[in-house]
Formats: sequence, structure tokens, C-alpha cells
Amino acid sequence: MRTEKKKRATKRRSGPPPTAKKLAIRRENVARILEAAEAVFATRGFSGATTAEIAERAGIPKPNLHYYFRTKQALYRAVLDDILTLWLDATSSIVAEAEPKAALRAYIEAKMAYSRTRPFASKVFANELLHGAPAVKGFLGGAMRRLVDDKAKVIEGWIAAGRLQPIDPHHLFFVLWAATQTYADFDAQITAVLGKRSLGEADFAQAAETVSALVLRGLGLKA
Amino acid sequence: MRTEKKKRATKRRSGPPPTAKKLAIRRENVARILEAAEAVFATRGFSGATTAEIAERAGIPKPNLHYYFRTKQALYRAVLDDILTLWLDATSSIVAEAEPKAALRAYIEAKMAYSRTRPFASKVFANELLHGAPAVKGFLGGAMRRLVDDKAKVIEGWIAAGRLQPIDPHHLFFVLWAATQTYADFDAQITAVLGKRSLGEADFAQAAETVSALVLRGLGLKA
DNA sequence: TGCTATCCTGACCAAATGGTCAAGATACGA
DNA sequence: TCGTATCTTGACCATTTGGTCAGGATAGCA
Repeated sequence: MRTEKKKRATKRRSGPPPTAKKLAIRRENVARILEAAEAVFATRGFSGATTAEIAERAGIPKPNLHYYFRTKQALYRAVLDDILTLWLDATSSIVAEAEPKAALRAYIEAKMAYSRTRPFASKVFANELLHGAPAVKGFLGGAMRRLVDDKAKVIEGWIAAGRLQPIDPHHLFFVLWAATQTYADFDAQITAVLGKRSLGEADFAQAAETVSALVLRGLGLKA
Repeated sequence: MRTEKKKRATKRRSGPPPTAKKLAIRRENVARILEAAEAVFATRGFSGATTAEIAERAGIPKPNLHYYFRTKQALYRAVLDDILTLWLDATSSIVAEAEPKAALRAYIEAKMAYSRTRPFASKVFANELLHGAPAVKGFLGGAMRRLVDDKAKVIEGWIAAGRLQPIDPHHLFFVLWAATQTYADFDAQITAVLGKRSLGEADFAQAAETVSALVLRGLGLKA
């Protein structure tokens, strides 16, 4: 997955380097397509998404989309690629030197903000997991697993130092992911149950507050 | 959604009542189809699922499937119908007379058991929510919303009586749903991160323990 | 002003898939 | 045994859709 970040376009380049304007066109079009694809994959799923709809949303004819991304699969992979990067970056606050309470609160808030600002990304990822993660299994068992093991060690260190109630760090992460991403992935359920049309800033603030309170007190980090 | 539970079959009956054996055949076939459909919808999503695959999994020819369920949509609705019933039943432990700690622990354990024993059901529901809940919006905003409002009142009662730390009861439910269902919906991620092939009883026990500990202590229900 | 590489697009195609149909097979009451 | 309602199924069809192609437009360089 994490390979070949730069050559997600179609044709293998061989001749002279492309000129500035051409590069700009390419970048612009690729960006539009990726954005449209993320939205369509999020709302329709991989199978439900059509390249025609993605192209229309991107404002280009379908064959032009296929010029930049040979297959729907390749486009999907590219969308996932961007999302995985986001995913890895979110854990940055969890480091041994940090103060546990502040670090965990920051993590919860970062994940919640991600649910608010990038709901499509979260949904595409959720959909991928839901269907067995065929395209990201390697990533999950590789880079991601290593990262989580790493962060789990940090948590264990805090516990050993008596700064945190004992808990299984991996399952702690699973709960945190679930509790924060649910506001993006299952917003349809949450809005319906709350009787709202959509979730606003206040709702996300309330959500972050509830999760933080529950988790922090649950870990013995609050009176 | 919740209407017409009995006539999910195709032809509108008009003549004499069907005989015992016919009824048995029908029940048997409908059950097989529903079971196969739940599995296929869970792993492929609505769009990705094909009636051919469902029929094959049910061990019948495709036209026979269409004899019992006219359209893929109708079959999907029937599958969801069963799942929604399950969903509503799970909250039974949350009643005003109950002891908060035991009631919440029972709820968490019930939801976790549901994730373990009916992962396909959970996934179908998750997939439906993920894509905007087109088929269950009515249910969510109706029966389910009323139920949750009801249970939220119970929680608020406990809080008012000083038996629980103050918390937004709706968001508490969102966290509980997310934390328990994640083990069914996103098992691909959890197994990959844990480096296991699949989740066993011990994993679910550990998960339930972690969630319980976190939530109960988070609500001030544990030393 | 040519020449080349990149970009754009209308028209098209093959495969997949939801659903139909008509001709049986089966159960069972009369 | 006969008649009817239900059930079964091979063959078939219309539509959708991922992907192709050939020809044209555009940018940039010599």
C-alpha cells in the first residue's frame, strides 16, 4: 500500500520531464478526482460507487477519469492511501514523556475532530474494514500494528509507573477508535436518535466531552 | 419497516389456507434464504451482494429465491427486519428498578455477546447506517428513538439520585454501542492489530472486561 | 512553424446481474 | 384419481457499468 506514492497516475513516464503547466493540470485533476471519489465511495461503498458518478462529481467526462486512474480499484487504492496517512498521524500525542491525562484528552479530541472534518475518509475506511479489509490487510498487520504496539507500550509504561489504572492498552485503543469514529461512520443513526438533521459543532463538543470524561475517569485520571 | 411481518413471501394468498407440509417447506426455505442473505449482505454490502451468490449459499436456484422474495430490496428489508428486532431486545436490563452497576454491566455483556454470536447481523446494520440508513431511517427516528429516550430517562433518574456520575445519557449509549459493536463490525482491524487469525471467546471476554471497567469506573461505579 | 507528449472525449463494447417466464413437479383436499 | 395451489428451474432478457479506442485539442520546445 504505502509504496509508489507519486506514480498513482496512469502512464508510465519515459520521455522528458513534464512541464510546469502540464504538472499543474495533472495535480488539479487528480485532486478533484480523489475528492469526488472519497465522497462517492463513502456514501455508496466500493461496489455501489460508479466511475460515472465520480467523474460527474469531479466535473470531468468518464474517460478522462480513466485516463488518470486506469481502474476503479486503482482509484480506490489511491483514496485509501490518503486516508491511511491521516490515520497514522493521529496518534502523535501518545508519547512516553507526555502527561497521560493531557495526552489522552488530546488524542480523543484529535480523533473526534477528524470525524467532524473528514467524515468521508472515516466512512471509506470503515466500509473497507467492514468488508474484511481486502485492500488494507497488509497495512493493518504491518505499519499500523507496529504503531499500535508501540503506543501500547507507552500506555503500559504509564500503568507500571502507577499513573494510570491497569487496563489492556490494545482494547483501550479499540474503544477509543470506536467511540470517536462512530460519530462519523454512523452519523445517520446518531442524528436520527437525537432528532437532529445533522451534527453540529456543539454535538461534537458534547461527544468529545462525554468520551473524555468517561475514559479519563475510567482510567483513574479524574477525581 | 415493522409492518407486515408475516407476508414477506411473494404471492398474496387468496384461496384456501396452505397445508402443513407446504408451510414447512416455505418456512424452511425462507429461513435458509434469510440466513444466506445475512451472510452475503454482511460481507459484500447491499450493492456488492448478488442474488446468485445468496441463492447458491442457500442451496437453491436463483429463480427459486426470487419466488420467495420478489426483489433484492425486499430480501434486504426482510433481513434488516430481523436484525432490528434483535437490536431493540438488547436494552432490557436498563430499567429504573435495577441496580445501575449490574444493569450496565449486563447491557455491555449482552451487546458484546451479540457481537460474538451474530456478527453478520451487526455488519449488515453497520453497513446500512454507514450508507445513510436509507432503509431504516424511519425505524431509527421512530421506535428506536423512543426506546433510547426512554432508557436515557432511566439513566438520568440514576444520576439525579446520585447513584451515577453526571453524564449525557444519549452519548453514553453511543459510546456503548460503538465500543461493543466494533468487535463485530471491524473485526478485520482488531484481528490484524492483535496479530490473530480470529477473535475467540477469550478476546471477547477481555473486551467486555475492558469496556466494563472503563465505563463503570468512568461513571463512578467502582472504587 | 512544425513536432511530440500529454490531455480530452464521444462513441462503443463485453460482462455481470436483477429479474422474468413458461413449462414442469409436488402436495393434498375432494 | 383428479384438480388446484404451491413450488421448482433452465433458459432468457434488458440494463447497468467498468473499461476501451480512435481521433482531436493543447502545451511546450526546437
